[in-house]
Amino acid sequence: MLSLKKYLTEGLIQFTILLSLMGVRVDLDSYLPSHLPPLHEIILGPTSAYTQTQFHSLRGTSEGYGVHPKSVDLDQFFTSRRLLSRMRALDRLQVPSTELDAWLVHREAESSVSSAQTGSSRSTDSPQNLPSSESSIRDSLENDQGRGSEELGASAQSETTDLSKEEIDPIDILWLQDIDLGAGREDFESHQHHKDHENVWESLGDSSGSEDVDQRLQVDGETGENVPAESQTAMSLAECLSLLDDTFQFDSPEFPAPAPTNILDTEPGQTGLEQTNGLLSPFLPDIETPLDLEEQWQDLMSLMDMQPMDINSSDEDPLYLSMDPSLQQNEGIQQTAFQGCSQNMALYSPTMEQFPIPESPLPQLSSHNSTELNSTFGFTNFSGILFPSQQNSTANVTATNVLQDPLSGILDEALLDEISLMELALEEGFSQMQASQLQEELDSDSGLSLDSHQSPVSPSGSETSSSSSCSSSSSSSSSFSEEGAVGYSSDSEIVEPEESEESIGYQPEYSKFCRMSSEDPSRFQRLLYLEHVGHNHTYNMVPEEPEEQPEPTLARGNRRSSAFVDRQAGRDEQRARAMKIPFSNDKIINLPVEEFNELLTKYQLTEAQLCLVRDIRRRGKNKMAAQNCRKRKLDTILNVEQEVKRLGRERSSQLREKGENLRSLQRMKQEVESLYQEVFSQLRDQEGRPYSPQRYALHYTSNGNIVLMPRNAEGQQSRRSERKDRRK
DNA sequence: AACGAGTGTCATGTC
DNA sequence: CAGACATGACACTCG
Repeated sequence: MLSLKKYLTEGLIQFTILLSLMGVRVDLDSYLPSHLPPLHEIILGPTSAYTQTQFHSLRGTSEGYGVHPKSVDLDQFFTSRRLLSRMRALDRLQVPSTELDAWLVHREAESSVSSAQTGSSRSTDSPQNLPSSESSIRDSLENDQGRGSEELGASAQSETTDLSKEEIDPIDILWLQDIDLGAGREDFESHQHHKDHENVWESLGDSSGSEDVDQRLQVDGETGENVPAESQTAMSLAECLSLLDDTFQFDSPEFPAPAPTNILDTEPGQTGLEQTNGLLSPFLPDIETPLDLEEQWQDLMSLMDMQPMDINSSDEDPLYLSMDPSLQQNEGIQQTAFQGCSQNMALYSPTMEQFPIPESPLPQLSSHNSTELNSTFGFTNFSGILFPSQQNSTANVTATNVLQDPLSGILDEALLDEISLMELALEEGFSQMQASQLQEELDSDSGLSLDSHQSPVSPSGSETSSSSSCSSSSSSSSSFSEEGAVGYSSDSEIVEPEESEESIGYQPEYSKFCRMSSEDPSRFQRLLYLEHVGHNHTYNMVPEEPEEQPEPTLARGNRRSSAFVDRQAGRDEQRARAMKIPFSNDKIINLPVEEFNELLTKYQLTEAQLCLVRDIRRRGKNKMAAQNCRKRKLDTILNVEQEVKRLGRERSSQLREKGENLRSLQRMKQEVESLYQEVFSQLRDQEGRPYSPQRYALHYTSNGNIVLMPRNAEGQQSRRSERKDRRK
């Protein structure tokens, strides 16, 4: 229980540190998965830094650092740790540079078609199961691969293709590597499923007639793509719909979305796009804050069962060219997105060839090769977003102006810039933080990666192999070069058979710091001096040898920290020698308690000797414990550092995706607005006159129908209002 | 001389 | 309860 509590405590502390280091509040709750990416542990390996027990319970595990719970066999462990640290050093060097590349590449994908695609594809995934960037990138990859051949002939599509590829920035590729790939297939299958579904639509689209349209629209209703959107606005319109039943002239009662089709069917000659701009949109510019956009986007994503919008549909759609030339200035992603609407328009109106659009090559309406196109941009999908805002936004707008871009409010460049700036600011802020972290890492790497350091206390094989200064426990039981106070040991070294007289069948795998040896007699004097000068925390310290002043001529520069280590480590050796302890400190420290006691019983030791031996053992074990503790601290710091960077990358990725989604949403709104205007412009009353956009507005009902309602009746939802509607 | 890093040691707590 | 272990705190050396 304590271990668990300690683990949780450390986790909370680390999380707190992370949040504090992040500086900015991040809604990680909604983003972070509950588990860490496996790559984290794959790279870092299981660390002892998080737990205490884990460090000693690894023997026999698959990770297999093999630390004996009693005789701490740390050499292999730390050798492995050293290698892992080097790997981490490589990672530290690589990842930040990759991220820099990612910023440079990605920022320009403002108008990428795949942004909208990404936005739509996100909805097909189960967001909680699949990391956002992963899904988007996967979709991009799939789409990119899938349409490779098709785009060869379309020069204009190269832009979209490139843009799509731009989205596959290195950081997301790293994400892909960092994330379990298990979810990809589901995503792909879902994608394929939608493609199949789109094919059905396409086949339906080849036929003409209102019944076909009905079928298609029924299919649309069955997909459930419009369910939530309808529920917001059209539910209130259901009552109006019932009133309109007698006045509506729909051919079929179950006609889900008849208005556009009928418009096109009945009076093609009287319709014209010239009226499009003059329409009064029911969803005229509603000033929306980014938060609203975000909320609406989330609503959209949750409501719609959108499939990834394939960029194949971005072929130069003549219909698109004819729909609203003003939109042609949109590039890349906007084109594609609008074409999506255009396709839906074609689905609505298979008889659109009657539509007097000179630039519209009619055959392509039904035979368009945009098989990948889906119903993403169907009216149903946008009604929930757009129609609600139309209720109160059209009062005093004339029919001849301001309607060119009714959604200009939300599409305001300032808004987009604000979003982009905010995003960039956040990202750059983090990049700076990362840069500083990188610098700190580079600066402190030598200090952190002790394992890779050939420091005097390094347990590395190169050091331990220098047996000239450090003998094994078995080879020199009588030598003071043997220092068993340090717990680092190496399994790589051959465990020689224990033949010393003190060894009672115990073959510890311990080794020691090589420079712990202090065979130089001159050191003893300094040791004694140090022992005398320094504060003495030892218990029952045996009276030391007569102190001698250290040689004042000893050059301080020649001293090394290793010498201090040697002296520190050799003090007990010195004392043991002084007290004539008949066995090595190595054994004193590392033998299990049973064997240690047995060892003591084999020799008739004085009380002072026994005290010294016990103090040596206590200090030696505590020394190892302190070293392990410090190792754990370093590992914890490194892990926290890695986690901070990982979270920063995740945060940046999600911010980027958020911005893309917002832009995609705005584009879709704009496109739906255009479609609305066009449809409304085709409406004619019984006398063949167009409806006044100031007096009427199209509304979407819960059952998929589109009804024309007087604006004065919208708010009241009155059943008494008279309505006129014509199918076209 | 001050400072930080590294280390050893002690005291204390936990298991 | 003894032993092992972990860890904060302190002191020391060294660069």
